Amino acid sequence: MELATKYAPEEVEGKWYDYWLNHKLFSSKPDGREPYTIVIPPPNVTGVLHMGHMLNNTIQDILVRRARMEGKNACWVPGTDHASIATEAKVVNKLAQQGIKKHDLTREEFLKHAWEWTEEHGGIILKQLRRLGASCDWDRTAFTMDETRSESVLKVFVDLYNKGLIYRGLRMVNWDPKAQTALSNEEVIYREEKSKLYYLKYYVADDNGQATGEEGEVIHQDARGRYAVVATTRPETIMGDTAMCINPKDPKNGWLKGQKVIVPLVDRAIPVIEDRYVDIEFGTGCLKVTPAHDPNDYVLGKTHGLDTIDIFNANGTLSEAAGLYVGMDRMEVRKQIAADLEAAGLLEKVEDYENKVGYSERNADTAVEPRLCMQWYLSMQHFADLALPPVMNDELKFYPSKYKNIYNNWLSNIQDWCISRQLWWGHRIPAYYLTAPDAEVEEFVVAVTPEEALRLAREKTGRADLEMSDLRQDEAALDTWFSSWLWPLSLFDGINNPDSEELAYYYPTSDLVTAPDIIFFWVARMIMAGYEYTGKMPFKNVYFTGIVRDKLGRKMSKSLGNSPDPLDLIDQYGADGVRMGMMLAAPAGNDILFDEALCEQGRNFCNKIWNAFRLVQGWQVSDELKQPETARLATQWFGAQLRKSAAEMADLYSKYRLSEALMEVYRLFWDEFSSWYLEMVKPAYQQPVDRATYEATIGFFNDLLHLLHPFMPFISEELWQHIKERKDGESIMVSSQNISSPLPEDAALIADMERVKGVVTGVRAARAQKNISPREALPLTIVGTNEIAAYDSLVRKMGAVSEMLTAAEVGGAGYSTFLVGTQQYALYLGDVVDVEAEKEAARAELEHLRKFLKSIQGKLSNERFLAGAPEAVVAMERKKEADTLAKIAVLEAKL
RNA sequence: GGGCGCUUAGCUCAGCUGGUUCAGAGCGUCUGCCUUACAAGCAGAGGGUCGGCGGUUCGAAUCCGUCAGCGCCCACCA
Repeated sequence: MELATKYAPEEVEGKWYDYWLNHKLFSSKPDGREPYTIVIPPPNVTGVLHMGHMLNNTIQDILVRRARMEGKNACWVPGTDHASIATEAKVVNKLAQQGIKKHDLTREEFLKHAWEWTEEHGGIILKQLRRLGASCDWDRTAFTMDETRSESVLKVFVDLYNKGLIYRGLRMVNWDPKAQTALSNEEVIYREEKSKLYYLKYYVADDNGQATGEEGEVIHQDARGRYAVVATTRPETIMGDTAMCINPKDPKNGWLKGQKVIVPLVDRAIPVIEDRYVDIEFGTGCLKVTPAHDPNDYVLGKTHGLDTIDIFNANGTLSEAAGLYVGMDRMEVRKQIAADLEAAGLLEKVEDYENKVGYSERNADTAVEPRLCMQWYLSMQHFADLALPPVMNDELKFYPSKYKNIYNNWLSNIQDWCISRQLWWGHRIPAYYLTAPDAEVEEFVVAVTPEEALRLAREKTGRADLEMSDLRQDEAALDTWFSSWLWPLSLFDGINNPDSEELAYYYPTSDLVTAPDIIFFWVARMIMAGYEYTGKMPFKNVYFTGIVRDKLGRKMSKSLGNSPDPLDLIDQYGADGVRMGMMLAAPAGNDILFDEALCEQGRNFCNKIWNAFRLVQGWQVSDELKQPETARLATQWFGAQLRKSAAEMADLYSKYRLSEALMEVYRLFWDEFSSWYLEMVKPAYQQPVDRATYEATIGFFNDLLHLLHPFMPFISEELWQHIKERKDGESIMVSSQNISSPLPEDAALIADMERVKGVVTGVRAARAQKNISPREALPLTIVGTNEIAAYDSLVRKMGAVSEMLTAAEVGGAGYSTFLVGTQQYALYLGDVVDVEAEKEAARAELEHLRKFLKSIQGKLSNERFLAGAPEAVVAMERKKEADTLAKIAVLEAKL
């Protein structure tokens, strides 16, 4: 069959992906083989594929395909995440476009819209992954909110509640005023921001106007009386002030002790309290205390028994309690109040200031508001104690290991996890109240089903007449991560059915591939859940990918427009080309600087492979022909080279150095196989090749395709199918390969061939320098004994050498000489050789060698070196000395 | 404010417990080639005193200290 001169991925990829699916080659069922399991980090159900997914899933597919080819029972489980807050935000936006407000709908109505949206947009991302070649067992596709997973979540909630690890608490939480929900600490991202520090005047109440104080005290006074100055970044919160605080040891503010001050604009008197928490050096040393709106102030308020005035509504506007600016947004109020304070003469000054402001991870433009409210929490110390040791002692390995430190740091300072969200899209908390919504003392039961809840409630109250309608289920949903932390368990139904065959077979899973930014959100918590529910780790190894950046090192983002569409890239370069482009840039753990040029390199490599195959496939095979010596030597050598590279790749795989493994096979194919081996065995134009060489070459090609397949699944399958007629259902994916371990004689073979290559390169370089056509055959003279005479036929073929001569020495004009090791070679090139230039080059080389010799001899004459260095090192130095002396002798003879 | 990591050719990176012929790879660069597998290619070449300084050692890109620059994680200074 004629093959086009260029590889056309679009004609190949869909065909083989369907073939793989139709023959169920990705599917896995427990059997007697060793399992190899990966659970996918579930992408957001309504998300679309971005470059981060490309990287992540390429790596997973490489690992899975490699394991499958090794004969393991490979199982890659795909699925999606309901992404509570992100998906709900999308649905809310969509409804808003139709003029519908979320809270005009009932919970049920809203959820109907959300499910519709999910069905419409859901799973697109999984379809897109197929374009990449992802060999997931699609029959296992799961969703964090499907029946099995939901049941698992509720069971775990009830179980942990019954164990006393889940509790309800009134705390200061991170509140997202846009989504109107609580967030966990991990969902808040702090950003350095330019802001202002406002200095406000708090006049002393009932002031007698005495401008006196102790020695050294600073007292502010004007016509209206004495006042204290408070520096704040949040003047809009003054309506919630219930105290001013000074440090008891602060001399300059001592005069304020026991006084009351008036909150500016508000005209409310508040006490001055003393607490060592206040930093004397910061601002004026006076702190306004707003217990409802700052975590530190909340603590102060508790300690000092202060009132709490909550001046904000859930959506970030000011509430009735504020008294002023009611209904205005907090950010607007900040501007307005600054102006009003200024106008009222209550603003002393404003300074530029840099501080960190917390933002919601999912609503990047919404500043988080600390808010006091009742939420559900999970006690984390117990889980930290379970999850820390196995990682620190490397039972469960992190690649790269630097993430152990970060993990350690987080777990050692663990805080309880706020797991409730004021959202509808998610798993509704299975708590059922018997009391009114804002009862002082809550009474509730926790159960997986309403029926069970009712039973418990009757039991608890002793009232057999309680009805379902007397119970009111908690309105909140659970944090998305409260379902994803069960993923490796729930995918094998390990929560509902702990004795399942699936769990026993696939769990613990093998490798987890994920981005480092979810190490706390997800990785750590899966480890916790894994140990809690099985006593075993959820996965043996974690491979942390880097973050995909553009070639200038910037994060890829929509607003910068620097993120290419993965599907466009695949259209342009082919899936294999893009996979290779990703991997070339991706050493484990380093951020990857993505450059489309790398995909181009990948595409070019596909083309190289394609054309190498075209060459071999086009050969006429003759059974009469005897194998030429060149081909015999070449096949011997390449076998050795192949074994060496395969062993090297195995080692790199074991260290998760996938980009290096790819580079190894890239060089093996391009340099060793194409540039050297194929040129060595290639018959003359339109001449047939002998059977033995042909078979060996096809064998090598087969082996190379196997090495390539995990990285480039499509082209390797296509060519493997071309090698010979295959039965329906056969695939390179599950075919056997037989590259053995390196043999004892391989090293010498490879070393010999390196010398041969050196000679050939020397001949070619001499020609190139002198502008002599590479086709013009020339005689080559070897000075002294030819140590690699066995390979002369190859030197002749590869270097276009007409004859090989030996001579005791070569002198005189017309010769261009070069050294390979300590052996000198000479090409007679006639007039084009500039004798003086040759001599000059030799002199420069000699100078180098003499310096080098001096340093070696320096070592060898050093008593302490001879005494201290290992014998092998000393022997090496002596060999270096001898070789250098030999080279020097050769060069000196030339002058 | 704590903790961690990085700094090796123009770019992106290897270089593991210090010693294997004056430091390696890929890409890019330069020179010459449309040589019937491949110009998405072939052949060849150039390119680094391993961030600065100091120390340990017979010997340091590799270990220690220090300075400088970059990056990441954590932390309630308004």
